[in-house]
Amino acid sequence: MEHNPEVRAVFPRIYEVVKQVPPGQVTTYGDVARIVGGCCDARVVGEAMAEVQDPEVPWHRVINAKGMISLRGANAVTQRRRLESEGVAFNERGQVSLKRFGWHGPDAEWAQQHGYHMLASADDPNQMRLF
DNA sequence: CGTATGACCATGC
DNA sequence: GGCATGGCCATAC
Repeated sequence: MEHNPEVRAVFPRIYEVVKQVPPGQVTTYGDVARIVGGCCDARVVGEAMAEVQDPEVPWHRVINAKGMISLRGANAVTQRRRLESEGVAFNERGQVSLKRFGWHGPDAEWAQQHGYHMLASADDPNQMRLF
């Protein structure tokens, strides 16, 4: 799919953030969107994930806010198998505990080097956001 | 233009 | 806790 330049420009940032999610942990579309900031919401992150080319981008570690895989069919099976091989557990309803496996943003060092900064927030004091 | 559809989410009941 | 609604951004007809 084609996108306007403003949105396409943010895709690399989305990929850079997703690359920071370590094995055995997961994040959500909405969290990635908030970290990247700018003209980026959860749907755009989903769009970016659908077009990943770089094999170093761990797209399988991005799930929805309910802790569930948003894909269907064979792709969903692939995503779940990859996560389980990293130690991520699913309950009987196919749900991951974000409490246990959730990733809460890049470390401060990486953030500083890539032009992000800490932004105090009532909900999550450690939430990062773009300048 | 309005409408439908997405690897989405917060809110309210 | 499930379900509906509206909002979000973008695309296709």
